[in-house]
Formats: sequence, C-alpha cells, structure tokens
Amino acid sequence: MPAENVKNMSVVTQIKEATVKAISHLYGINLPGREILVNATKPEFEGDYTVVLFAFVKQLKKSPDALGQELGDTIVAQNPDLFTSYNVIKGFLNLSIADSYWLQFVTKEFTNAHFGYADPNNQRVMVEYSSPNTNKPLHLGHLRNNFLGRSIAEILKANGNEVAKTCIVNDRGIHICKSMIAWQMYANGATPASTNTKGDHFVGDYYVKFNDEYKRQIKELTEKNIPEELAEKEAPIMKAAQQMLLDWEAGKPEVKELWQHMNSWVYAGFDATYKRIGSDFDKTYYESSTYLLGKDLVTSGLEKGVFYQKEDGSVWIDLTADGLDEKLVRRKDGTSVYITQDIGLAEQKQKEFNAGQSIYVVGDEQNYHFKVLKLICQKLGLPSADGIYHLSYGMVELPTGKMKSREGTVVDADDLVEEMVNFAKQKTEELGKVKDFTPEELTELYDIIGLGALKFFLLRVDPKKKMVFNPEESIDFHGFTGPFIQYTHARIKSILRKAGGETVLQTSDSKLQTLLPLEKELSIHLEMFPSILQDAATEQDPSKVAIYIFNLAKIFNSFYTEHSIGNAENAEKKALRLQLAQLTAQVIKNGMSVLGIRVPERM
RNA sequence: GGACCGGUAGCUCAGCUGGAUAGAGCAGCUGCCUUCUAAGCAGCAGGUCAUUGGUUCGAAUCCAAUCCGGUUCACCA
Repeated sequence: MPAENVKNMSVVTQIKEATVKAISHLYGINLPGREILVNATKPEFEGDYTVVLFAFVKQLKKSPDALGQELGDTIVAQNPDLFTSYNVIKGFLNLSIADSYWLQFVTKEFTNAHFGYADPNNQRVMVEYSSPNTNKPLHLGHLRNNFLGRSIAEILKANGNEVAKTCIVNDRGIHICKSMIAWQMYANGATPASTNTKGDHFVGDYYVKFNDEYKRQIKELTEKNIPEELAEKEAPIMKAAQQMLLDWEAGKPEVKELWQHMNSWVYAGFDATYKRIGSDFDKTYYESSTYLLGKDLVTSGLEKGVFYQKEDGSVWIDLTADGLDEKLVRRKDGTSVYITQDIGLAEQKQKEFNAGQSIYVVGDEQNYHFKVLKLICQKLGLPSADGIYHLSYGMVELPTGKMKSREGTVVDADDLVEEMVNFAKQKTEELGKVKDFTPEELTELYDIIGLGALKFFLLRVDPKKKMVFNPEESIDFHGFTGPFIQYTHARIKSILRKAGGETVLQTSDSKLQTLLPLEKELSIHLEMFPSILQDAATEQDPSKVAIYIFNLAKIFNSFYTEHSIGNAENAEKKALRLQLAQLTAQVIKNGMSVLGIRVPERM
C-alpha cells in the first residue's frame, strides 16, 4: 500500500490492520479487519484505543491475558511510529498512540478546508424530499422532512457522491378542489395581494373554511336524522368539490384556470419558505403531470404474469408469498391508483438521472407503501428497483400529543421560523456583544442563529424515531443546541483574529513532542470526523454528525477554559493550540454545513 | 387480528453488528467573569435500561413470552 494511503487511513482502521497483521504473524491466521472490535479506551484506564480480545480468544486457543501480551508486544514492535505502549486488563488490550502521531495529524490538516470530505466516487444518488400538498402551508413535520432531505443530500455529497435533489408536488386531487370551492364561495375575488397574505397561507385558509362549512353541513343533516355516514357523502359542499375534481379531470377550462391560479399563489408562498429554510431542488415533479405514469407498466406486467386481473376487470398483484397483502394496481374502471404512479415515476426518474440509489424521504406511516413499491418494481424487473430506499422518519409530536389540523394544533413552519429568529434577536440583544454590527449583519446573524437552533433541534435525533417538539426546550440556546456550537465557532474565530492569523500558525518545525491530556483528547476527536461522515452516510443519519460536533464543541470549551491559547507558555505551544483551534473551527463549520446550518464569525 | 416501529434519569434523547462502573442536555442544587466571547466551565444529585424467562465467560444490546404506546394492512393520496 502506498505511503500516502496509509497516512489518510483513520487511526481505528490502522489499529485494525495492525492487529490483523500481528495475529497473522503470531498465529498464521488471517482474520478480516471488520471482525476486530476497536473502541475508545474508557477514561479510567490508560491508553487511547482498546482492542476487545474476547471475540478471538476461543479461535486462537489462548487465554485473554497471554493473547493480550503477545499481541501488544507485536503490535507495538511492528508499528513504533504509531504506538508507544500497551496494557492488558482482563480481555482488553489498551493501546497508547504516540503524541507525535497526533501532532503530525494536526499540523497536516489544520489548513485543509475540505477536511472530512471524500473525493468523487462516481456514484449517482437521487434524494426526493419535501413533497408538499398545494392546499395548505408547510408545517413542523415538513420542516423535519426538508432538513433531513437536504442534510442527507449534503452528507452523500461530502462522501463523494453526485446527488440530485428532487421534489414531488402533490398539486391535484380532492384536497385542492376543497380550497378552490371555498374560495369561489367566500372570497369575493380576494387574492393574496389584495389581502396582503402569503399565498400558501391564503389558500390554506380556504381549505380550513371548507372544512368548517363541511362540518356545519354534516351537523345540519344529522340533525334531520340522516345517518352520519350518509351525511358525509351528501353534504352539498362535498358534492361540489367532487364535481370540481371530475371537471378538472375532464379538462374544463374555467376549473383548470382557477386551479392554476390558486396553485401559483401557493408556489409563490412555498418558494419564500424554501428560500428561508434553505431547501432547493434540481428538479420538481408535479403530480398533475405524473399521475398517469405507470399505466403501460401495468399492461406489460399483466402480460408477464406479474399482475392478474379479477372478474370485474381490476388488476392486482399478490404479495402474500412475501408476507404482504394483495395490492390493487388498476381500478376496475381502468384508472390507476397512487402506487401505479409511483412505479411509473420511479422509472422516469431512472431514465432521467440513472442514479444507482434513489432515496425517498417520507414519513414512516408510508413504510408499507414503500415496501410494496420496491417489491413490485423488483417483480417487474425494473432497473430502478434495487436502488429504491425509503428514508423513513418518525412523526413530530407536541408535548400535548399529535398535531391535528382539525384541532388547530398544527405548528406552522413560517410562524415557527419567525419565532426562533425573533428569539435569537432578543437573546443577542440581551447579551449585547455585537453592538457594532450593521442592521444587515444583525439580520443575517439572527437568521443564522434562529434557523440553526431549529435545524439542529430537528436533526439531532435519530430520523427513524418519532420525536417530541417542546416549544420551550427547542427555543433554548444552551447545551445540546445549534447556538452552543455556533458560539464555540465564533469564540474560536475571535481567538484566531486576536492571535493575528496565519503567520503565527505557520510555525511548522516545532520541537514539541508531548501533548497535555486535553490537547490530545481534542486531537483524537478531530481525527474521527471523516469516519463520522462516512457513518452518517451509511446509516443515512444526520444525528450522528450532530452528536459528534456537539461533543467536539464541548471538548474544545473544556480545553479553552483549561489552557490559554493566545498566551500559551511558549511559541510552540501557542502554534499548536492555534492549529488545534483552527482545525476545530473548520470541523465545526464542515459538520454544521452538512446539516444545512451556517456558523457565524462573531455572535 | 396480521405486519412493522418504539418503551433507558422528573423531561428530551445517546448507547443497540453482545464487552470494562449505562452517558449527554434540560430542569434542580454548589462554585467560577479586573487575562483569549460566561450562548461558557467545574462539580453535586438523579437509573429495578417496561416485565419475566432464556442464550454465555459477559445482556440496555440477541431470542421468546407478556404489558404499554404508535403506525399500517383503502377501487384515498
């Protein structure tokens, strides 16, 4: 292996390889590196990294102690540059890494603005996220979706993938017609401009009005002793909406025109929100132009015998052998269902982007749907099939329970963003550290902090799990939060400015040989960043990055409190600590960047 | 009823491919700003890892059963 590659390998990988080599050397057995478990050594023991020996004690027919001694001797002897010593406690081989290794690492990387990012790997990945409906504005759940989608895309990019971000807009269907009917009934020609209302909220208000009137009509009918089920069907306003949907499908000009008009208001509103929260897409699909896709695939699937037709003419697939149910793919009237469109769209996207992997960021209530989708595509033998991956995320709940639009407990995305930014403003003013900022700089700073807090809050937990959104806690800027990390970054930048920048940092041929405990701990943590980014990509889990950067910031703050950086004991120490500070700032910046969070120079 | 997901400190969450005495943050209590940003640091306190059984050198982690919570199983999208 070329020397350059060795240098770029993570310490953990190097330890695994050293262990493999030592075992092979001592016992003539070749173990795969992934079978070797390497952990950070617990603080109460001496050493930096620990090889857990129990796993191969049996295979090598050695006592843990003897094995540890022999392995330790060999590993240290074979890698004198990397290790200084070892100790064995029970079945744990604790290895101490040479301080010179960390010194070398810090000196090499502290000017590397791309530290942690991998070279292009020629793989294409598609990430579909956001998927809004055009009958109401975005809410808290959409925010989790948008932040996750955007972040996964950035994490994949950082790992060398070429990423295409797409969005599918649900712009047709009965829900849109409800808003349209209500607008016709109540608006008297009002527009977002005439009422000075953001377009998506404007249209959403009529959706609410529809439901209010619908409820009232149902009540009126049930009071006339009409059964509730029938009343729900017979309410005049619902019948009007259904008629409008039929007219839309028939292409009736005045309906289409109204539809386009109202959707354009909504898009203007969405655009503003997307711009504010940092969501963007390489391509947007509209269901109004994709909902007929997949019909030909049903036909060919029938010919192949993947699907079967029932007596009434409806077309199905039997997935009971795969532990699922029978699933309809075409109605008896010949129209297609939701999943048919998804199959067709998967194929279309495959043709357009030819991505090896296609990630759908969609809530976990659709787990079954995506299982079925992938299975059907596989049975049809479609090229897109194996790359389909559902990044399933849990619902966002309030401390009081689920968000329900009917009960008015939905947290609106725009409102929440404004609230967070205002809180950032209030907090910043209280602290009074940036009184010399221009109004523009202040506005930008409030955005950075407020949005940073919100994004970090929603990204810091495992996507798969449902989470509770507590307004009081989420608005906190202390502890495990975005602003805490941003603050650490700003603090480092302040130190670097005061230290006079580059010239001090360039002291390269330092005579330093040893590190103090916190200097070493910080170095070790910094070195982990590239493998954390890889992990986050493999697991498709941004929270791995969030947790890592938080811990990094904590370690830096301890280091900062304990040791003077700008006024270090001597020139070598000063140079080292400035390098450590700069690399920490860089890792915070790069890590926050894949979460879609900016970091300020001052705050 | 079937399938899937979850239950860890008062609250919100890490840890889950089995490894050393289960970790953070918030809330509570003590200290620390005339030296690099106190949106910070140091410390105290807080746990039958839902319950029971099993697998083994070792279980929060794996298996089984039970209890609790959620999602889903539409000729809706």
